[in-house]
Amino acid sequence: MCKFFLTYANTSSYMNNTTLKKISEILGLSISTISRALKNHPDISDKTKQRVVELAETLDYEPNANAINLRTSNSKLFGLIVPSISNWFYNAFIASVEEESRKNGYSLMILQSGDDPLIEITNLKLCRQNRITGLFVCISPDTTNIEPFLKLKELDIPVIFFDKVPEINNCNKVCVADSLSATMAANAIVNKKKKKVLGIFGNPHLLITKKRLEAFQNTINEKVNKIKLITDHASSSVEAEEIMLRHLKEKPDTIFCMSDEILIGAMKVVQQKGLKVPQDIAVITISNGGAPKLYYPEITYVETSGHKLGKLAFSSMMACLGGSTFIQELTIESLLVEGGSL
Amino acid sequence: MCKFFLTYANTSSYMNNTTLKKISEILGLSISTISRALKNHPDISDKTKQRVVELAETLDYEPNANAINLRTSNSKLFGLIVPSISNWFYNAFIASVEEESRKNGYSLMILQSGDDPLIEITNLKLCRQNRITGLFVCISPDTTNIEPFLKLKELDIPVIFFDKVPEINNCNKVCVADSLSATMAANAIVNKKKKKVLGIFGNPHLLITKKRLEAFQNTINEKVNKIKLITDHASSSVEAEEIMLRHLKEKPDTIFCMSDEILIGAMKVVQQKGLKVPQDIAVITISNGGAPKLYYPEITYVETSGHKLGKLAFSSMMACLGGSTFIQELTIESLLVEGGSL
DNA sequence: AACAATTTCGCAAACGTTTGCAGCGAATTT
DNA sequence: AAATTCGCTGCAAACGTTTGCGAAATTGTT
Repeated sequence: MCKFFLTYANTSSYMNNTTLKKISEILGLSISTISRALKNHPDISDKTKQRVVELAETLDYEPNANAINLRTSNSKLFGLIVPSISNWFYNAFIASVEEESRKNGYSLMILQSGDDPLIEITNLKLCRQNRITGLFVCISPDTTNIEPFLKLKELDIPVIFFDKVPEINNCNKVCVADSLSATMAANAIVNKKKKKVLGIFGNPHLLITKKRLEAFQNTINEKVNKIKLITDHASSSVEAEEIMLRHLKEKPDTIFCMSDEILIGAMKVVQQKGLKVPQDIAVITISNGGAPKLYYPEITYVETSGHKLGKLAFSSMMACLGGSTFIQELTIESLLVEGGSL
Repeated sequence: MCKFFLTYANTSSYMNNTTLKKISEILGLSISTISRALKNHPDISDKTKQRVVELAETLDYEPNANAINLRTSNSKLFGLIVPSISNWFYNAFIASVEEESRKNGYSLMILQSGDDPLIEITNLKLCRQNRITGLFVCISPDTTNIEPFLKLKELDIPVIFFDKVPEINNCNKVCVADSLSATMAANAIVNKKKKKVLGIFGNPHLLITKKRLEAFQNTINEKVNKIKLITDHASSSVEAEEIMLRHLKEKPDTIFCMSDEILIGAMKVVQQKGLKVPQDIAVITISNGGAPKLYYPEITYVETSGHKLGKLAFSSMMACLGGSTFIQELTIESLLVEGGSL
């Protein structure tokens, strides 16, 4: 045995990875015995187990995930495709899914598409090549063809769409309550007896924008005490800034922002003009909670929690893996978080 | 052939993944021929190639990455371990590394440790089990034992430490210019003839804090026109807020923030007190560029670019893979970006 | 027509694991 | 003493690829 050990010590610079075979040769046992010993199989005696585990540790054995996946065809790996990880909401979502995955013995392959449908497809291929067990995906705004994603279902790979979901029906989706959260924000404004609201919304051809705009408008307009509502669209923080500057002449008493990005643009103008919040102008937004806390007073917001959405997406995934063929379209509830801005 | 095709079409619900073997049986060719045809090997005739590629496409063939990695023992996969992805700087770093990786045919396994050394070790194991080709790692503040990371080098797996790097010498590191960037900020302050500076620094036992504090102090103090310097430490945004409030009585004319987190805390107090920047108080920070753009006027900052650091880390990685055994400790240059806050 | 050269392809081993099955020695039962 | 059990371990196939080598089929050369 000592001889064997020396031999392997010498060749360690060439064969740099410990394998079951290597351990088996040193110990004079078969590969299968080593494999079973390491996973505490009842067939193997305690003496043997101890010897094996000990050597495995000193040799710093790490099982080869590729071999295991190949053999068992169960990768215990989820794919997660997102337009960008540089985003508070997605950050929270990812952290949440990752935590759950880790706790349940899965790992996570995070891929970002940079809003490029081509990269998105590349990422999808990568997921398939790595034989993922399931996929979480938030499609980019420019993605028109979701066929490739649906194809995974034929391969028995569950797909959970989150946040930006396709408009078709036969797929699992988890979303924030787009309409409801806008309604809640509108109600908060109404309750505060505001008179003139500037609502800044996002890219007008996104589904999320349409939903929020419609719900917001309806809620504001259904009130008897007529509130004047000005709406406009901004696709970026800078555009939101311009819109704020343009509409400030009309003296709104309240600003509603559909997203963090828009809030940030709007708040730059608030600072620039030296406006007091909420005395000169009230502000309310829809957010995961990161951006509103940047300001003083903290901005009142309707929370759409990436963290909660992650939990929901994960449990939906587990349900699919558990054999549920029930297609679900889930929504997390929203919550009004009071800052001092309204 | 038609018979074969039907057979496979029927069993498609069971055997849900196309393999080389499947294609070979349908086409009546050997597995090796299929393999070669798909990678455009010169041994295979154009006719055959065409037939193979065509069928592979209709059958939606995707190579099994696990099998390939097992066979070739070249995973073309980098690991990236970071305390948290919820961070502008790391976001930029990751995006940069990911882009380069994709362009060079590598994929990236992103893992976050949540500043927990135990999860960090778990993540490291995951990387090893997946037989990564190389590792980018930013150690968490509480990590004391970097042995496990260094062990990778014995396995011929390059390790590039970035941002938070260990203090030992025999490892590859890429960093932002901690001392230099603090010096640049200090010089900018001196040039503006400021008289009384409040410097808010991070967690005092982090190397980065020590370096920045020392450089900042030295630069401020070496000037003949004595500048009064107050320094304090904050480990979070909220602490920075408290410190600001506490020291505001001493009427500093300038605030220096060591990081985004601290800037955000400080700026909340600026907003709270209705201070005009830069008239009432000047502000300068060190940042990747995200946070300074949240405010009006935009905050003047010394840029430490996550994007550039990513590029540097990647090229350092490629150098290692290219066979360079030269241990390098690289630093990206900083850059003063003028906002209107100083 | 015979031979060489070239094109085209298949065989089989290997990568590192898991796992059903069988083997074997010893202890217990009949 | 033979048969049965039980505890421990090994054999061998399989997962899906890649690739060196050899063989067959085709072409070109005399």
